[in-house]
Order: sequence, then C-alpha cells, then structure tokens
Amino acid sequence: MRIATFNVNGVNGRIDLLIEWLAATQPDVACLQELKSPDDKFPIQAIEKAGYGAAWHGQARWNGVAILARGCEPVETRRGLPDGAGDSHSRYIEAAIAGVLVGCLYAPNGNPRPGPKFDYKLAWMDRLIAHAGALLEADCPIVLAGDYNVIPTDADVYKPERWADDALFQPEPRERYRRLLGLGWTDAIRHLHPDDTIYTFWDYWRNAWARDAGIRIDHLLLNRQAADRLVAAGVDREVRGWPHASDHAPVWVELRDA
DNA sequence: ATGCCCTTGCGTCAAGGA
Repeated sequence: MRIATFNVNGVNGRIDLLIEWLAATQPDVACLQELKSPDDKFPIQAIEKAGYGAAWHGQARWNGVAILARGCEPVETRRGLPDGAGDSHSRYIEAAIAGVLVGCLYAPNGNPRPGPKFDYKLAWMDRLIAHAGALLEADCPIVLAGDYNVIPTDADVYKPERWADDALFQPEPRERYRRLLGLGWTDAIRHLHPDDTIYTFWDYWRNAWARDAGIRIDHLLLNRQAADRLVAAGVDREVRGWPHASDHAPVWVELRDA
C-alpha cells in the first residue's frame, strides 16, 4: 500500500498536474494540502474520473486538506484537530482506508516571527501533539502525513544559516516535532534514509529548484503498527521539475500488506 | 532589511506563502 502526501499549492490551478502524478505513481492514498479551494469548488469529478474517492475540507483562498483513496471512498473519521473552537483554518482531515488510519495535515507557516502567526503555529502544534498522543491508543496502523512546516534538523536544509530566522527552523517548532517522534512516531523518510540529503520543498524564488536549494518539511509519521510494515519511502522529485509545478514535491511510503 | 516567484479572489492590487 502506497501512501503519499503532496502540497499541491492550489488544487484547481494544478488539477492537470495532480491527475498526471496520480496516473504516473498510482498511490493507494494521497493526502493533499493547500487546496486553496472552497468545498463546492473542489474538483471531485476530475478526481473520480482518475479512479479516486475523496474526503476534503476546503476553505476559500487558503489552506484546505483532502484525502484521496484509489478505487474506494475514504471513511472520514475527523475534520479539524480537537479543541478547535475559534480555529477557522482547514488544516486537518482524517480517514480510514483499508484498515489504515490516515491523518492529513497542513501545519501553519508561522511567519513572521515573533507575532500572532508564530504563536498560532505553536498552539496548533500543541493540539497536534495531543491528538497524536491519543491516536497511539488505537490498535491499527496510522500514518500522519502532510506539510508540517518544520525543518527538523540541519541535515534537512541546504544552508541552515539562511533559514536561521525563519519560523520553520526555530527551536520551538523543532522541539515540538521531536516531541512527536518521542511519543512513538517514526519519521519514515529519515528512518529509511538516515544519511541522505532529501528535500521536499524548493522555493519559487532565487532559482531554488535549479540550485537544489531545498528544505525537508513534508513528512510521513508512522505509529508502531505502520512502521512495522514500512518497506520503502521516497520523494517524487521529478514532479517538482514538471511545467507549472507546485513548490512542493510528493513524498510517499510503501507499507506491506498485513 | 528586502526582493525575488506564485496562487487566489470580483482583482487590475492585496494577502499569504516559506
């Protein structure tokens, strides 16, 4: 079972590229972020035509998350993290597919820092940690996939000093990411490729893609039951080089059948 | 310190992204 995560940066503007990627790599589950689409404009017809069922949580202009399932309908189990009173952002959706629970998340960027956006980022991550801890009570494989907007370590950025002042690379969000791992979640890419240089995002600015000036911020975290089945993980780097690409590349894991 | 590039929306610029 292949589970992928892809920040599409606009699901309607990028629908042709999304369909092309689905056809080329045929993930069983695809978590999408930054739909930038209200619910009634989500391109469900094109996605169904490509052979996928979907659950989505959109919002006009910004944010928005969706879970696609190949050949079936994902069974939605949650939209929004717990304790979301007053939080209008569409940043979390969760669904069960073929015995695997999949959480699709889009964590806040947090810039500029300091300020209310950075405070919101940390508070949102605290809610994610609480929910991720509660999920560990379940006795099934779970994957928390998405754009965490956290560069975990110096090894995950082409030039650490360049990002030193950025919200994605601050001690507070990095400590929260480490705390997630400490609960019992496995960073699939780092687990299988401990020494490789792996990026998932390249800025549109400064010719970043051509220079391979990237950062790793899209992650798939696995609970023990999922990690026990992990056989492969990677980044579909070439998608970042396609015409009219998102600034993120898709990331995926392969889990063997139970 | 800032721009760089790109998306969306009732838009001809602003806001957000990272």
